[in-house]
Amino acid sequence: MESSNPEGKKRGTWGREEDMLLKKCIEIFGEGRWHLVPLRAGLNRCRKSCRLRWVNYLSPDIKRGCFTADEVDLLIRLHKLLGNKWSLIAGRIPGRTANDVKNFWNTRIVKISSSPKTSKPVEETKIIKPIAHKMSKLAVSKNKPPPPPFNEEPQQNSQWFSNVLDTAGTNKINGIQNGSFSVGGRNEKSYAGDNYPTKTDGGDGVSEFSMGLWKLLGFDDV
DNA sequence: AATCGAAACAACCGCCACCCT
DNA sequence: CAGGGTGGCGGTTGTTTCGAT
Repeated sequence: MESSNPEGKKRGTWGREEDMLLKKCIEIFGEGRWHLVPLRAGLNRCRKSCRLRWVNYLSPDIKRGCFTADEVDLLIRLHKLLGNKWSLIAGRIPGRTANDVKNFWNTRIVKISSSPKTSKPVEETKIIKPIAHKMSKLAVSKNKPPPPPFNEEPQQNSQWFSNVLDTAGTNKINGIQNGSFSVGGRNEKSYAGDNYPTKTDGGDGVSEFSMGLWKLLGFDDV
């Protein structure tokens, strides 16, 4: 059923025509300036609706289909670490959106973990909430790195390397070579420009944060 | 084939933080 | 420093699809 909000903006499911207009608009003007998008695209939708549709559905970077076992494993680890910080979690699972991750968690994982067969005693876990986008935005805008809580370098031949890099040194998650372990997807931009936590970005302090993140994810001999 | 409930997916809402003036 | 505008997030609700009966 089609409806509209009090401002007369259309709501509900997007149609093919609307998708096309939005896509075209983003291709021409790029992402951002969402308040201008409805006008530019000729859409009777609110800015939030346009942004959400692009971010969660139309963006070419989005990976559709079932979560792989690796992704599920990573999701569980990240959730254990970060709690319901869906955007942060999605940022570490390339091609997945915060909405995807959230939906997946709420519809599958919660169910699995609450089923009597598979449920394990709930461990007391300390949820770390770095509020990374805030932190890193500050780091970028004020040219000041966030406090680097961790600083160990991964050892060659460690479990971490075998989990993240293949024998040729290619990152199994993002396909980047030369030992880079940036696992950031398109959401990276939201947090700190294009290079938030990467090993190779060097010098801005956030790479150490990433090291600690991976360590906390259970790659113990990092 | 029809109906119903559950599961999965898509979209909206309210809030908050940041940026700019 | 204050206030308005904007972007982005998490929670929640609505809609669609699927499977069982």
